[in-house]
Amino acid sequence: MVRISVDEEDLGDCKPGMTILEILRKRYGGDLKGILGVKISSRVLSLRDEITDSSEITTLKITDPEGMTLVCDSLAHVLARAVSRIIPDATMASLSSGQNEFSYDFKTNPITEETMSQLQKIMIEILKDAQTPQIERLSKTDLLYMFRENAFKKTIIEGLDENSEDHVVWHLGDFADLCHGPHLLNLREIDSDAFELKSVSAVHWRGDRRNVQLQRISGVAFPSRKDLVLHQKECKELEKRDHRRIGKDLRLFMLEEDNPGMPFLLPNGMTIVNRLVEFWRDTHRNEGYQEISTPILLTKDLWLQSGHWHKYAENMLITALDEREYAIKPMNCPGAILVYQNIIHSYRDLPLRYSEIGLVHRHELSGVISGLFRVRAFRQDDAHIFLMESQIADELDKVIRLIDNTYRVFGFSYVVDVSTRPEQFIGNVETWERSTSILMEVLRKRNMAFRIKEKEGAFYGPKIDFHIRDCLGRYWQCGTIQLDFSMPERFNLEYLSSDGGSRRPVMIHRVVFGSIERFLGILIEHYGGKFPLWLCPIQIRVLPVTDSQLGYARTVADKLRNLGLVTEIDDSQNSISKKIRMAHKERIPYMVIIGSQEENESCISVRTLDNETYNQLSTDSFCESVICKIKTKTLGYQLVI
RNA sequence: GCCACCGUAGCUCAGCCGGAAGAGCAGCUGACUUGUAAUCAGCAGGUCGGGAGUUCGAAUCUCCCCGGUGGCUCCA
Repeated sequence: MVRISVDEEDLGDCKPGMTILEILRKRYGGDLKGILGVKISSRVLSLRDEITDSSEITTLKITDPEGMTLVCDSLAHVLARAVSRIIPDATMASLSSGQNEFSYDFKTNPITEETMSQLQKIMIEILKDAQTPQIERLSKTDLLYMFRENAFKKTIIEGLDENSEDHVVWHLGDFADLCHGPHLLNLREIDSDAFELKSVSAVHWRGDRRNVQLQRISGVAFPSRKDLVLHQKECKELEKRDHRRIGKDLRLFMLEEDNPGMPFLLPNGMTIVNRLVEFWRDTHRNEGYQEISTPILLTKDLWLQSGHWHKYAENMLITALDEREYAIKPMNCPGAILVYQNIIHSYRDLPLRYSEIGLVHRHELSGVISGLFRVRAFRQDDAHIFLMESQIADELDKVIRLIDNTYRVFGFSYVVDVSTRPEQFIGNVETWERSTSILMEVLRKRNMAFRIKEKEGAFYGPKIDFHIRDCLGRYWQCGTIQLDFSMPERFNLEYLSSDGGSRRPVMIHRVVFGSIERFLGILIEHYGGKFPLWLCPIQIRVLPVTDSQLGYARTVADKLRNLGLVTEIDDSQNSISKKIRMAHKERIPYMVIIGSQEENESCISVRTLDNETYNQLSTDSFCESVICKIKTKTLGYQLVI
């Protein structure tokens, strides 16, 4: 006998081998509507599964995340069923499902969007028809026989253990599919108005480019129509915040058809970049960095020595100069190394921190470039630190603190990954293990949680990656800290130790923003164009109500400018309402309204971008509050008067 | 690089089963002098992404190229 509880109610002893369905009936009677599956510990099971051990069972409803995974799994099968109806020669390959998404890959001719909407209609019909899928448990041999004509399914089945119960056959009428479960008992549990087919794309079998090309249809699903509508609204919100949209509207940068992947920064965008870089210079100077600048074009010999010519050739842009081959730098490290080699270093110089805002170019595939997020030319806020092995832990701690302090200023939280030794690596295993454990030890000492990404380190060393979380909950990789024992080796870097002997330094490569262009893109979306005051290209606009206040308005504007505040004056013939509307659209944080009343009383009225108004304010107290905000890099526009 | 979709005025878009290129906003000119998210009128603005083809005639149909969007893969 096994002891079973369901939803925290003890059912006492049950016979092993009972199905979950039977057990649930003991608890809830015949009406199990709304129960999609169950969870035992963290394992999700179907109602048809059998119980062999004592268990605490939790039922899963459509509102539970795990409940939705069951729905998505079924929707993938239903999609396959729909495809089999209108594209009979499509071969089902593999499916995947998550909490709110599902997809199925097929070997077939390209699928158009028209077909997609047709498929969606058929799926709805199938769901409304609400047949109960039948599950058939077969041996591996029988599965292989059943799917003998489907090479993809055969490959999947061949990969199964001999006695695996992981895969079953999912029947819906005369349609049969391989299912790894757990699955829904009844399609009636799915709201046919709460899913949507989203996109079709070309993928390769098992993600390997050498394999055949498949068509992937993917969709999203939610517990109810209401949730789907909410999701659609969120997508619209994302669209509104799209940095490409806002970048165009606010004239921050431009993208030009004949130079794809090469963003042009416009005056407004450059203002923001300059403020970011000024901030970056301040913090780095305080941390003992020395800024350098290395050429964009460097000789082939250097790239041969660094290993880039072999390891990174595909992404490098090659050119020639005076019959010698050169490459446009895709990374800044070799340049920094040449600077290190320029003079002999003593152990007293270390850690030696060279920082560089380096413009790099990479030949990214045309299909991946996108806005500022993925480009072919970008600035990195790079630094290369040369140090002794004994200094690694302290230096890492410093770099982490610098990164943490920087992200804090923008209101970003972040998560951290440690990537370990990859299959292809250089150096010796012992050094790798030691340095990897140093990375983890430093994080632990700081009480920082981290995920471990096995075998994802750079070929020359392990690394810590920082993924910042924006206000919409999306993560972006920005900062990275990489330990490198390889480049110093390749370039025979040395320093003189206290005993007069030559030693090899270690290198740390690190960025905080990552790519300045990408970081700008993230900031645009994070703030929706409403940047913190210290970053705003235009901080204040003075709006006279009529022309007769122009004189006083100019006096006020001059005063603000003299205090270093970026101030414009709207001397157009527009109505005050229109002027306000324009300023809002241009995301100007402060609108200083000047009418006859303000002029007579020698004061100003202020309206913020967040629609707060401050009337009859003295110019001085406004300035004081704004300047303080800029100095402290405060977020938000609320004035403290 | 691969698949689908898209490309018309500076911006947002209409026109597209072939038959004289349109609107709103922005711009310019003028009038209005306005109190917290669009004052009114006029003017100007386009090799319809590029090239080839079909046709008496192509923004519209076909093919090739370029670029963009969403995915795949890759990454800062």
